[in-house]
Amino acid sequence: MAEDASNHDAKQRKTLDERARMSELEKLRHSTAHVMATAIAKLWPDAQFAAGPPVENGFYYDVDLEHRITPDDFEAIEAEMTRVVKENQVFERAVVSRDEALALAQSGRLAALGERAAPSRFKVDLLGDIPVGEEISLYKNGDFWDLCAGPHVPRTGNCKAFKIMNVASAFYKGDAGNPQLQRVYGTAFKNKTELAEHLERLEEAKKRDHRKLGKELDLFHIDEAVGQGLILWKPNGATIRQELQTFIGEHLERQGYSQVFTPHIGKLDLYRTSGHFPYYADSQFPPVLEREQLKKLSDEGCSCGELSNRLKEGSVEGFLLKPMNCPHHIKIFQSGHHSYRDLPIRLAEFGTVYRWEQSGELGGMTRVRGFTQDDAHLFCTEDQVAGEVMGCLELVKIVLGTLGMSEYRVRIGLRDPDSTKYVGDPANWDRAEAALRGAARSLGTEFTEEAGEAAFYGPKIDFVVRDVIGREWQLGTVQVDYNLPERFGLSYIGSDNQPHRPVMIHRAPFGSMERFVGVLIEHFAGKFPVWLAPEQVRVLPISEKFAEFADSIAGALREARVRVTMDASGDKIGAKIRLAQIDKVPYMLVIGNREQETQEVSIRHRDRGDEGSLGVMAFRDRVVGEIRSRSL
RNA sequence: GCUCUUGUAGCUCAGGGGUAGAGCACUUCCUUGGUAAGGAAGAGGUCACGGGUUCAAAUCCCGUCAAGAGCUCCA
Repeated sequence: MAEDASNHDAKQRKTLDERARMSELEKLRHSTAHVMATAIAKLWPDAQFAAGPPVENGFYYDVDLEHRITPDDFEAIEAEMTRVVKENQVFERAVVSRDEALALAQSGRLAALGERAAPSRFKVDLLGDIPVGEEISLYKNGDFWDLCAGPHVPRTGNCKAFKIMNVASAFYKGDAGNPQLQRVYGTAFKNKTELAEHLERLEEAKKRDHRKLGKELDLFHIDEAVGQGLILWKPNGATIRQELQTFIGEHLERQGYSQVFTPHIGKLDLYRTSGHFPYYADSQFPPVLEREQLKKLSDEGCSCGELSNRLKEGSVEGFLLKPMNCPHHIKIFQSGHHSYRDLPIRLAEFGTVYRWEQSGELGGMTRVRGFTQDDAHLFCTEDQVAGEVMGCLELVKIVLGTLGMSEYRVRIGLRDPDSTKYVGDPANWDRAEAALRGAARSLGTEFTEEAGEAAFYGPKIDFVVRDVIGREWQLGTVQVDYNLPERFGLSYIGSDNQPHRPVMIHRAPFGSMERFVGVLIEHFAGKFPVWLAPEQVRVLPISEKFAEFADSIAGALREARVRVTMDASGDKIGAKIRLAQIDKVPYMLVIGNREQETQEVSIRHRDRGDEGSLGVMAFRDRVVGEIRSRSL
């Protein structure tokens, strides 16, 4: 698991050639990072700067500083930056020898406004990372000199639209063994208008954050008393999840899957066989011991460390909350003999798994400790692998297509050749990787190949989407596995009457229901299509006089299995509409005297507004049609 | 797990060493109104939890738990 540091650096470090290709906006942001460093150095001369690159939506500069920078300081920093910008200092490039650079760094002159008692220690270190023979350059704006390969905009006056966004912590060079620095994030644009637009977009993004909408729309709840990262699905959220499960269930039937149910725990030995325990013990909930065992151990005065050792070596038995569903499904497969004529066998289950994610990683529904995979395991012959993988990819495409999710990327996760965390024969890995590559090609979508992204038992194809904050999440996944069949000694009888090893495919089109729904909430900004909306129609009588007619309409819709409610409050129609809009109900039916006389309903759609009127049954048929077709 | 920030009513938040405030939501009453807020009254909180300082703590300090941002991690 240990990461090769040099390899990591090689990935991080840009060549001078790559740097030269920096876009105008990146240059501007990089230069603004220098302006910010200038301001921070002015305010706190003891500041020690590390790296300050442009990033996707702005830039940051890492700084080590006695003073803790808080949002209260932003105003002062920005004021100082504005001063530097007004002075319109030239970004002056100076090529120096390694010795000159080192001398300046030693005298504290780099990333500083003047010489200092302490050396510019990160710059000294960074100098050591510059390959021999590569040109070493400084950039100077006013008195602020920094070790920097550039490039930069001509003058500080070009940095006229910027804002400091937030401050967080980061390990020096991204290594948890290194000291933590304060990372000050900012953003910069060509002009104030573009900056304002960007800030506006951020505000919009905040509004569709699934954590906020989850509360507003009563979709889910996380309770301290239950535990971190454990999702309580409220009725509205449960409806959405149920619809999704029914939806995929229909396709599973079509594709010849069998539905199974398995318990949430299994014996430790099961996971010793699969390789989950003790190898991944740190990312699992601790084992559950049998009562008798526990008593015996406590009588013996067994220490924690010793218990841990005995669990590892297997002299103490216990149960594990399942971190994956595969071992249970494998045991179902193994409970009978199988002929090649039976294959492929496809076992599907909405299986809930538990993983001990680090507390700092948890958030909303996208990273949790208990989640339900729309899991399935396909047991097939070597010849069937390609076709089955295609079928799985097809399913993922149907899911994403039905929901109108086109903003995703496809990634083939390959093993990292330098890592030892993978199980199995390299030859099997090669075959599996080739199979996936072939399937991805015929998918007709662009894909990337990434080393080190494989599962421990095999390579995979992932569908990755972004949330509103720009973070990437793996949703759908298809994995080819030659290794677990080996570990469990699976077999089927071939046409030659000899036992053969089946190949396993793990796949989950949604990934996990929690993460998927979290992303889906943001995708739709809470405005779910009718088939998914927890409340599909709300009947709004204009006054109590029409309650009876309104009730009969609701009844007719309910009869057709439309999720309908009636707002029987004493509010005026304007208020009722407002509430229904806030609840993002797709259809509102306004019912008053006119409707009662004509036996029609006045339709108002959440987004399209007033849509005129229609007979009750005609409206019913229209809504039912939309639901059936799962239209967007 | 680490660093910083935060935790006050169901929700959004104000306040702040002298034992609690607003708006929305909720309950009741008045109003019976045609496409995004009619009016009135009422109810609702050990100010996350546990310690400490103080005559006095929701407020200051320490710890715990939880949330947010980032880093590290992610079968």
